[in-house]
Amino acid sequence: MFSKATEYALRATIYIAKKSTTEKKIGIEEIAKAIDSPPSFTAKILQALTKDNKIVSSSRGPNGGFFMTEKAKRLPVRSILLAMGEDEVLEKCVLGLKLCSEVQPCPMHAQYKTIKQQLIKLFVQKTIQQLADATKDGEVFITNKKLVVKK
Amino acid sequence: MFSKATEYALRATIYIAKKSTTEKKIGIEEIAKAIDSPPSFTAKILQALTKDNKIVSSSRGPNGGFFMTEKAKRLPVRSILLAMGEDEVLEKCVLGLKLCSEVQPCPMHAQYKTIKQQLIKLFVQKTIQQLADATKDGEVFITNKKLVVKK
DNA sequence: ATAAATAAAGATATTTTTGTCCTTATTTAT
DNA sequence: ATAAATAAGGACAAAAATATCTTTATTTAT
Repeated sequence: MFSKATEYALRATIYIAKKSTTEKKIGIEEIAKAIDSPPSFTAKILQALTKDNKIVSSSRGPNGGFFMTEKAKRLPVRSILLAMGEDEVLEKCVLGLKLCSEVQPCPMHAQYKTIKQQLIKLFVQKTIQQLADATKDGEVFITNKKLVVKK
Repeated sequence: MFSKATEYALRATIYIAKKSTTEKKIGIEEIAKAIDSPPSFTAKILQALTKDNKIVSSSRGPNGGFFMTEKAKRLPVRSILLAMGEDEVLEKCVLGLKLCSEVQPCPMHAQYKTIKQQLIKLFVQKTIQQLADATKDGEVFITNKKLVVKK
């Protein structure tokens, strides 16, 4: 559905929202390890999300790293897609037709529309914070490492 | 959602299903023009769909071209995704986690699952024929050309 | 038999995506 | 002031996706 870059952006943001406060910042190494992504590439992506401090904030130097303000954590997940320039995925015609619309629908338009609406609703209603909180319970995960089941 | 290649595959297949019979074959130029796709690239894609005559059939020489058997037209749209090696899109984790599952769900898993199920259902239940038939009514389209509204 | 029309196959080119690495700027602690 | 730790920025590299072009094989009509 999304590009690798956007997948990393989503996972990284959730991780930062979960682990950071304005006081406590998280380094790129830790982030990349936690979400199983290439560190340098992930750094590039976070740079983009840090533009204008829109979603992620950062500071350099010792004890520097990435963090999110409480306000940013309350942003809808969709804002990550927008920042990554991949919001279009949620809107576009499943057959790739530029002019597909109510006026000139493709043969999948009517049925696909209802699914798209749910997708958009999901990304608009869920906040980054909500996803981060879910991982705190230890019942949902953003790692690729296999869980060790407790006896 | 899908790659360009798969979008062209879907549109081309629908067009061939609509226009061809075992008797009447359609050339690549006509197909590419109708669905607004690059002819050579589209030819490559149809070559893949023609493998083992699974979805599309073809014959060379004068009056040759692409066509579909009635049986092939009754295939689910999903079979095109499978032939294009892009069926995974319908199954995979929205955050790109390899191990995301009921056992180890990502924070979007539960909500995204129901949407995925509808997507899969849509692609499994709709046949190529049904989409082609819809375009015959002239109420749905697979072209990128702007409709001219009749007075 | 020959020529023409067509898809198949293969080689190549271009663009985009993904990824790495090196240098620079900034901040902090000493 | 200096050294160390960090992100930012830019140049580069590799891989994948998209696209084109040329040659070959097949079929049909004459």
